[in-house]
Amino acid sequence: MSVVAALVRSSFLVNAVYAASSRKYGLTPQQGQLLCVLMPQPYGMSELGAMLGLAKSSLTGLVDRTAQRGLVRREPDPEDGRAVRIALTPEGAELVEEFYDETCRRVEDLPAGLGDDERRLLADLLGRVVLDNQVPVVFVEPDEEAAAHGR
Amino acid sequence: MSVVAALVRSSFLVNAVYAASSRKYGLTPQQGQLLCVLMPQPYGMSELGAMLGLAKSSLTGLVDRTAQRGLVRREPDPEDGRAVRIALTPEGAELVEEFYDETCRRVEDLPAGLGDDERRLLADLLGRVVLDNQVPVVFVEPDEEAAAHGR
DNA sequence: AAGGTGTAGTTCGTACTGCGAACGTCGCTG
DNA sequence: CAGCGACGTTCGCAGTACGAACTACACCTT
Repeated sequence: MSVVAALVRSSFLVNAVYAASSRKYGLTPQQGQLLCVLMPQPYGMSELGAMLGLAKSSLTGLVDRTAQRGLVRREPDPEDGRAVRIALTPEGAELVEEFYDETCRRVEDLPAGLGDDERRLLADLLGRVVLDNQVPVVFVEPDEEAAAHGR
Repeated sequence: MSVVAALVRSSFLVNAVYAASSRKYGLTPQQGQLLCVLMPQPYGMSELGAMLGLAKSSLTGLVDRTAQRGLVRREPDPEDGRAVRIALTPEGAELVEEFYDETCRRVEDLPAGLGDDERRLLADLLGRVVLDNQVPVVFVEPDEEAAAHGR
């Protein structure tokens, strides 16, 4: 299989898994992604837009709906009167932890046909592609999730 | 980087590239995907639903909009009076060829930081994940596109 | 201090996505 | 030929995403 087809089709696969996992927790994939991004720390709307690749106006709606479900909160930025910081509420933090874990389990299972060495190799190669292309941290490392939860 | 984070983040990256490529040709990502699936041959609505992972009702709308743009056509199935075959129109075939090529070029560039051997390795590992998980052919191999075009 | 410029977010209107439920139509089987 | 099941469509609804226009505040220049 060509690199291109492999990348596109695996992306399709991961998306489907992500969507299924979201659905299990009553989230849309976008809301799930928003929550995941916010796991390490709060962000401003502009930062979120840049990370998620969304227009400002798209983000307003997404945050509105997620806030309406009580998962996220708009906090005034202490240093900038115009700005806002989007943070997880306690309920949001709790939910995203379950969602995140579930998603990890499901994605972890995708390369079940690969041996341990091969998985490490895949992680390394794909990780370099991610880093080379400066992909935003839309999904944190498992250990960081534990750290975020710990504090 | 963990396998999970690498898979999720690379998926995010590929999606963004796919969306940008679609946009360049005035397509939504979903319409682009529909056209790509139809490149090798026409399919019925049910088959498309299974391949794209969409509910029947979602597909009706997608096909409606894509047909309205003159890119696909509903043909009656000669063997089944209820069924319909969705096929590319000549304009659709022309457009998808450009879109497909553009997308290939862009995705091809993503692993630019990898050597030839590493790219082959990545393609092999990721290809196995795709095959093991029976991911539908939402994106054909480059040579198949040439073949489809040739006939 | 005053005014201009730019940034942060929101609002609004529009097109598209995706789902489930309910429905008509046709094929197949008993 | 009656009825069951598969093929698609319609409808209503919630969500996604964008650009343009707008408000409010920050910062810089004068």
